[in-house]
Amino acid sequence: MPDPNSSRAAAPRVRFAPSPTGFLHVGSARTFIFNWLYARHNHGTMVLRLDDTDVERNTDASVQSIFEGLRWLGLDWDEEYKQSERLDLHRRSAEAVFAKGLAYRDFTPAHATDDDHSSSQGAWLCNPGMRDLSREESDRRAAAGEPFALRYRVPRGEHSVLRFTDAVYGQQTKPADEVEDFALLRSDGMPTYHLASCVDDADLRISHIIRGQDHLTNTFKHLLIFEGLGAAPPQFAHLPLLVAPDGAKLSKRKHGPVVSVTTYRDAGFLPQAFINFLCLLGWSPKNDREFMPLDEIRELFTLEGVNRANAVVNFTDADPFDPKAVWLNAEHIRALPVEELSRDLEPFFTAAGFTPKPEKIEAVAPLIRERIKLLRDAVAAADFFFLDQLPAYDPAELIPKNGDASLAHRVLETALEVLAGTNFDHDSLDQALRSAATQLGLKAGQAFQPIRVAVCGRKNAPPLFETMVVLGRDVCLDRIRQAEAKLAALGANA
RNA sequence: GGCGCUAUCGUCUAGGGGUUAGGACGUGAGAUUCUCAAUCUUAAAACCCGGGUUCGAUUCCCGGUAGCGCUACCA
Repeated sequence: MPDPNSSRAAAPRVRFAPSPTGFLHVGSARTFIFNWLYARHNHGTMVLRLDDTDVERNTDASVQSIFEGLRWLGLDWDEEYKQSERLDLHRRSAEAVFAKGLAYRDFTPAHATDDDHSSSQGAWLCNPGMRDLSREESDRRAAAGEPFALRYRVPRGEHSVLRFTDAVYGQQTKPADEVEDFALLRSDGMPTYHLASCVDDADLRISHIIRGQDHLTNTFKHLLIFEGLGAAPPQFAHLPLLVAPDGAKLSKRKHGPVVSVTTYRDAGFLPQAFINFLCLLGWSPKNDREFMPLDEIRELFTLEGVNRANAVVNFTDADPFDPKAVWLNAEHIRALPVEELSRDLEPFFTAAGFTPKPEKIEAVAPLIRERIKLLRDAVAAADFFFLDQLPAYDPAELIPKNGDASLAHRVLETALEVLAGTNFDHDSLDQALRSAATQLGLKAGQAFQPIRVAVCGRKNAPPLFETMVVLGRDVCLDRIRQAEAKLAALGANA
């Protein structure tokens, strides 16, 4: 018999138990993260258990997708189980409950009661006649091969009250009389979610069940199962749900890929940013900290910081990502050492058809890190560094404000001369180009625009000198000459 | 229908019997800068409604309303 005091002090064992019926979605990811944080904060054990008892809906692809998502998050776990490999235990446990008289066979054909027995008046509690079937008749019909579901015999008329203290929602009570005789075994002999989940939680000695609030009312059934199993119930902590802007629970069917973890990954979220964002949905460190590295989150994480109201993930049709998630991602990108950022950027460049050398990416990364919010933005922000030939651009952009084509031409001519004889380092370029601007009687901004557009192919780009250093003299001179040609063509057409 | 949970700026949240109700994202304005970003300053923006308790409620209690969840031989 475990001593409640010592078990409180013992290292917690938590589990994440997804059912593989689709891709890993953000709500599940957050549940995983909260479990992980609790385990790691308290030096406990993290268990991953695939709740795959619903053979109809489980797919291999889904299992792969879940692992893929979890691997990307980069959070580890200590033990791994598959519910489908534990069916014997589930059935034996069901039999034990039945042997104690805490369950009974229900021979009502499946789906015979699933009309709207609940919508009329009051809740459905059990199928007539079945609960009170004599043991002899029950045995006889079972022996005759008649299919049955095994139902829990919920205490009736004893005024017994089920109660537990949720770490988030506090004291919860419910009269047993209001709980229906839920199924433990389906008529095909497969365990239901409730049974399998509780049997495994008991067997794996899970100490804290941290899961979505949609299970809050199911917990009373689970309490009954634990009791039937002769096991002490674990601590419960229910998490507020993640909902869409319309208030509806995030769903794969209704909201599509925006709820899939891989969508964030593919767009170029950093896992630590994604985790940071998800943590702030339904939990607060209560010290006004928002941008936090994983270590700090783990340090600060407690169940007391979890709140009770559902949290909206603020996406729209136009923008699938919550602006705060995007901002956090930008913050994390800026916090990354250049080498790491470069490594993270590489696959995005590759996917776009560029094959820059690592050194080149490391040279470019510092120039774009403050200009991108998602890793994939880097492709558009830095393409001109990797392209042999600049994409077509409007030659009119070469002409600075308050200037004309001939002014632009003069600037480019001067730049050509100056650059031919200047060292390609930041300070030399700075000095040379600024004094050239002064000689032309132009402000820096005016003088640099034609050069920037010539060299980058657009008006908005990273700082000019750094950019030119990375590009190198040959490329710069070549692109400026091409710009002059465009300018000439523009003049000829006019 | 029954049962349950929840309710602070547009969103995420802090707070709590007496506060200028705090922070962040986003939005507006300005500063800075070679453009864009980044950065800095700044503005607008909230306690669901009604009763109670109280000298005083946004905070505590009750009711309403709304949203969500559960009410399956899904998980």
